[in-house]
Amino acid sequence: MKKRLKTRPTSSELQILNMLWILGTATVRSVHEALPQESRRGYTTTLKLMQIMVEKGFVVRDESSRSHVYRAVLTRENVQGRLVGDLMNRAFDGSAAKLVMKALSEKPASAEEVAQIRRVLDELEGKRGKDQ
Amino acid sequence: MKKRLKTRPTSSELQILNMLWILGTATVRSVHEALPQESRRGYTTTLKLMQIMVEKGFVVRDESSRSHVYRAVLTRENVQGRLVGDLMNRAFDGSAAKLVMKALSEKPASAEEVAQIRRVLDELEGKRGKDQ
DNA sequence: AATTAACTACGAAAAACTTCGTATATTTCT
DNA sequence: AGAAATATACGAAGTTTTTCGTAGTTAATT
Repeated sequence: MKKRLKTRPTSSELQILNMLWILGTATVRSVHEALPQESRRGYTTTLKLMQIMVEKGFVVRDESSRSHVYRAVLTRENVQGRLVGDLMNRAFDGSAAKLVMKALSEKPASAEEVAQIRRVLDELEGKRGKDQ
Repeated sequence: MKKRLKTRPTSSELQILNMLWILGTATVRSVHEALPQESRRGYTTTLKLMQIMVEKGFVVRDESSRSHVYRAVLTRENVQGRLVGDLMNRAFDGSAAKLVMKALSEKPASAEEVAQIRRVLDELEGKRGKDQ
């Protein structure tokens, strides 16, 4: 048996993880049906993907009932962090600020969101004032 | 001949584009040698990748001298936008704010950068006030 | 002039990812 | 019970990406 070990999910895998994070625990069937129509493939494709994700350690499954029940191992926040960190390094010289500004220009945030971001920035400065 | 047409560069392609954006125009040799040691493969690997990128339309080349001279077609800003937009959709429900906050938590920005981000937010709100 | 170095072209292997069909087993329905 | 529906396992084809070797050509060096 080949050992698949990756740190980051592929696009297809991420789609499935997105469903699992919403559903909590889920069977292949329920994940499959939760997928958006346009990107949904055959049932066995979803199955296979989820089996591979078990091998990769992205999900675990409970095999005690006939329909196995899957669950994501990593939190969404964790994976989001890896992905955004990866993009930061690959395309933005490792600069969060550059990435952030580009993101905002791609799709402007709403008024509330802007306020929320400002709070995050405030905190960042607060911390800096204290221990740096 | 198969027509390769993509909108987003792969990881390896992005590495090369990163060099081209720095160098402006460059030969395969100069790109190859500019690549960081640890990710550098054989010379013909770099060559092949750059040839494929011509097919995909990511770069153009001047063949008038023996050593062809390559140049990126898209600006770095353009590609950055696509990539960050893509990640936003695939992993952050299309929300710039969520992505932004996760980016900042992954790698905090410096004081200067925070100020810069604030200015961007100010502008965002300015625009909103006016035409919306 | 002959050898060596440096280029491009290109086939193709290797690896990773995506997709599906078929075999087989279990459960459910009539 | 027999048929139909629903599961998993898994091989394998189809794609895309990555990597490199070899052939052939041109330039540079001895």
